[in-house]
Formats: sequence, structure tokens, C-alpha cells
Amino acid sequence: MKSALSILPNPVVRRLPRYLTHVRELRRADLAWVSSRGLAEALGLTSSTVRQDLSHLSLAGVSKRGYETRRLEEVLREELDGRKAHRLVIVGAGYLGCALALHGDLAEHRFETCGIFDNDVAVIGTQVGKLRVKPMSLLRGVVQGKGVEIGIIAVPAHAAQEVADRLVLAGIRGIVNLAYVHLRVPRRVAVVDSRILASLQELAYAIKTRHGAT
Amino acid sequence: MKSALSILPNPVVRRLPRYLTHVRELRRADLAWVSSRGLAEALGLTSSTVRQDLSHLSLAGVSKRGYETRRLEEVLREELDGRKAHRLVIVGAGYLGCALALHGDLAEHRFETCGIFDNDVAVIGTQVGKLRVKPMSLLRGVVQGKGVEIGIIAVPAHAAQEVADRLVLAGIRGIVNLAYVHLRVPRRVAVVDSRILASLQELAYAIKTRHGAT
DNA sequence: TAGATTGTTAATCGATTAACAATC
DNA sequence: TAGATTGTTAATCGATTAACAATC
Repeated sequence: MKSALSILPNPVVRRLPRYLTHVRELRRADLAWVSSRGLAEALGLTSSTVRQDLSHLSLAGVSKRGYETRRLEEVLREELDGRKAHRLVIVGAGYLGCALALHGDLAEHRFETCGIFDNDVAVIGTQVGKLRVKPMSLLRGVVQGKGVEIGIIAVPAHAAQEVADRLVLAGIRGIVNLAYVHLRVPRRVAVVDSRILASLQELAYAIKTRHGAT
Repeated sequence: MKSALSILPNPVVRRLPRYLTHVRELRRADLAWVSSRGLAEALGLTSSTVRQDLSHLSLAGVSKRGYETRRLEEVLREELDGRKAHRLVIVGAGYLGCALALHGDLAEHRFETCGIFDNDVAVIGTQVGKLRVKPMSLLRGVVQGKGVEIGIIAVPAHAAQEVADRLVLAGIRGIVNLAYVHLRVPRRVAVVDSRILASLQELAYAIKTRHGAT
């Protein structure tokens, strides 16, 4: 059992949400314990990998029983969602941006949407859930005023780089990029690409080579 | 230069879309050549990695000049999008499903949307772009009738497993899962998770540990 | 107790990086 | 020509898996 603030290897970080979603299922089914073998089989890993991964968390398994699902969910959420809320803004109020703004899961995981922005006068001012779409000119003020850390780019590919530049200028620390373009940003800003088209391409490749993937 | 049908390591497959999107930028800027070093710097890799990656493709670089951007885009698209179209269905006609259905990029990369489905009578029958939302009862017929290979799950988490089951039953070969749940499917079916919440969590972690990522 | 399961160390595997001869 | 850049081999690094003593 290590300190929760040690730096986890990236492959581990990317597996944590999978553990979390599976463990929630187990809890829903009222299972109080799960073994490394059980997790491994459900997620397509080896039990060794599971034990290695979980050894990074503040959690102790119990011989013969495994890990307590309640505690496991707790530490996974703590590791993934952190202790304080993450503030974010969404840029782009098309279907994709609206889907995000209306998506209750984010708030449930301590991601707080502080604004949604667009440059189209036809949508500026319209209501999306509890938010009203704001013009891009107000982006900087909101980011700095509310201490927003994260920007989600939900605009068409051709506009994404410009949006990224404005987010960087506003002082954002990380970007989730949903557009199918490569963004250039200063090194201090972290970017995670999350693009359905890229996922489709990965999947098509996996199918072509007859080979399950996740 | 190897045959394009050799099996690429997964880390390579996941980098290919990034090369592709960057190379398109270069072409737009009318740059005819790019070196491994140029690509590496733009994408945050080493030039060694770039040369290793590209050596898997049917493409030869030229000493002193690098790779021809036109040809590079061509082989990347061939590798990623394949030669024939991939047929897909979207399940869930909420904002997210509609965003996908209306998203021109898919068709441009040879992903052909053959249907959009929902079980809500309020949306069944409504028009989304060129498609009309169909009831779930017609899923199987469409999948089998049109030879659909891929299903995209764009429904709330609590409904995702059931949708996955129906897609599997219909004979789908791969699933892109946008819901924040872990799906259980038979081994022959490939699943790629593409979840914005997981990307946010990965990003939050990267920010926390002061560390750029992609 | 006997058997199952953890936590951890050591072994293996695979991916990334370095290095350099070949080449334009 | 001299210098830059590829393609590839070898070295390094890191992640996954195997193995097993400790433990409940």
C-alpha cells in the first residue's frame, strides 16, 4: 500500500476507470468482495496485473476474500476524481457540446461545468440546461474569474486550433480535444484526445486483424 | 517497407490518427515534405519512434528530405480507413447520437452510418439528417440486411449493457462504447471505449501530477 | 487445518530510444 | 562534395506476467 499521491504509470491510470465502472456493477449486484482473479476475468486482464495496479492504491486486500468492493470504489473515485471539484468550460454549443453540458455524470464525478461558449450569434444566449451560451469574448473572463482548469473543445475540426489558442491564452491547464485535428499547445498545457473517429479507426483495425481490443 | 497487412502493435495504431491529422495540416500549408524530426517535434515523440512507426507502412522516405506529405496522408488513410467502407449503426438518438449522425467526418473516412435507433417513442420516427430514427425492434434486421459491422453505443450508462447484448445478438463484430460502464461481450466482439468522462479523469490526473499527456 | 488469495520479487516480454551505416 | 536524413540493428527502458512466501 503506497501513498495515494505517488505517480501512477499511465497504463495504470487508463485502466482505473475500467475498474471503477466494473466495481460499480458489482456493488449494484450487492457483491461485497471481489478477487483479483474476478476483476481480471471481467476486464480481460491477468490477475497479476490487477494486483499490481491495485497495490498503487490506499487499499489492502484480504487473503482468501479479495478486495472489499465498497472500499475499492471509494479509493478509485478518490484517485480519479480527486478531492476537490475540477472546473471546466465547454467550447462549442452544437449537439456534442450540449450533450456534455446536459450530461449528469460529469457533476457526479466532481467536474463542474462553469460555462458553455460559441461564436455563432444564432446560439449565443440560448439556454442549455442551467447554462446560457456565452460569446467567446467572455471566455477569458470566466476562466480567470472562476479559476477554471479544463477546457473541452467541441467545435468542428477547422476551428479547433483557434479555440485551443484562446483557451491557452485564458490560462487553462488542460484540454480535452474532441476534434479530429492535432492541437499545438505549449508544453505546460496537457492535452487528452478523445475522438470518436479515432476510436472507430482503432476498432476497424482490430476487426480487420481479428482481434478483440479495449 | 513492409506489407500493409502486417499486424501493427497497438501503440502504433493509436498514434496513426495523430500522424494523419498533423499531416493534413501540413498539406493545407502546402508543405510537400516532412522529416521524422519534424513530425516528432509536432507530436511530442522522438524521431526514432516516428521512423519505426512509419517503417510499418508502404512508404519510403527519402534521405535529406523526409517523407512526402501527399503519399504519407494516402497510406495513413488507407491503413486507418481500409479499402472498403465500414458500415455502422448508432444506438441512442439523444444529443450524442445525433451529433454523430450529423458528423460529416465519418463518411469522409469511409464509415457509413446505416441507421440510428432509439427505444423512446417520442423520438422514433423523427428525422436526423438523412436518417429517420428507428425502433430497437428493427435493429437486427438492419444489421443483418445491410451487413453492418460496427455499433456505436450512445445511450445512458444504465441502458448500455442491454444495448450491447442486442448488438451482439444482431451479429455485430465491434462496438464503440461511449457510455461510462464496462461492457461484457463475447470474445469475438471487439470493444473500444471512448468516454469523455474517462478522458477528463485522465486529464485531471495529468494536471495533478504536473505532466503533459496525450 | 487446508486451501485460496494477497503482496511482492524476479523473469519475461514488448516498446522506445540510441546509434550508425547507407544514401541522396 | 558535405551534410542531413532514412532504415534498421542493438541497447535500454518500462510494463506485464509468473512465481511463491505470507496470511487469513
